Amino acid sequence: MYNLESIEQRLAEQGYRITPSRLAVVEATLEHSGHFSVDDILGRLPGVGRATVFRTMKLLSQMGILCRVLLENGSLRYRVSHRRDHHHHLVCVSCGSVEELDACIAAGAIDNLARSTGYDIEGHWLEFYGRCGPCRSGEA
Amino acid sequence: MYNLESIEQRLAEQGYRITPSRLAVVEATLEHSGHFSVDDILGRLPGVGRATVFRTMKLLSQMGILCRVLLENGSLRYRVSHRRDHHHHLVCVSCGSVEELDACIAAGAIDNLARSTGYDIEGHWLEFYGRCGPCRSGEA
DNA sequence: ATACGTGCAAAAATTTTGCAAAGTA
DNA sequence: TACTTTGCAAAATTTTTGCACGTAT
Repeated sequence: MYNLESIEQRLAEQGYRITPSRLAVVEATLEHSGHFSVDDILGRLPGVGRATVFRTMKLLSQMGILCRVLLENGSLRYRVSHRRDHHHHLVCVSCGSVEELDACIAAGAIDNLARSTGYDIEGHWLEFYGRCGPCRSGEA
Repeated sequence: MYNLESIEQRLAEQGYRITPSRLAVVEATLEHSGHFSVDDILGRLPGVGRATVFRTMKLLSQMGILCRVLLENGSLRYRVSHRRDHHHHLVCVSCGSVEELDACIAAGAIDNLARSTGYDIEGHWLEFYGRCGPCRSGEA
């Protein structure tokens, strides 16, 4: 799990400066257990400029600290990612929490798919949607 | 496969009027073998207003004639869909053509996933990306 | 001193909305 | 006639860009 310090360290390792704005954005993202939009972060940081939030979130994404989550309606959100390798998400449509799934169920099917379609398959995007245990029991 | 007439008929069946603008939008979408954006359609129809194109494409989506395709970079496109039931896409990153895949490889994994996560899984989004046969052979 | 990073404001890009005018049944 | 649809323009979103000013090395 990330904390402020470990991210500071990674920024430094990769030659990026550690600045108050960046730390503020990082802190704000770490407060979210699920997914969030750029606007969610912006709203929590009145002193930080729009552009800085966009730039910082792009930077964190490139570093693998954030990753994008596709919602069912097609809009894109971010989430703090604890896995740098290939993974998928299971998003709770009720509370917005996100599970990271290590097993890639698409991997096994790709060879067959390549054979039957004649495509060379280079990638895929997969998200699952549902209700988490707490949300299921908390509601009638 | 759709043609202009079959879509006219479905519009009529569902109580929508058949108008020149709508037919123009339908024709423009049918010309695309792969995916396209609202702007692609707008650009081909100088006489038709922005709002009308947006409204018509939303309407066609609700009717199941168009469906949305997620590109690797996260942007959403449309495509003419010939399957009204659950399916996925295999998108050629080179020429933009799209195969519709009838087999849902996610289906088998969902029970296991539900058991291991405690989620009630209600849906998923899956897109594949690759290069189609013609694009593979046409390029060095 | 030199590079990098920031905030602001303006610009772009994308989608939605209000409404009077036009079209359709 | 009564209702739907259109085009336009304005508004609302969302993201990017330019740039002068600040900050770290």
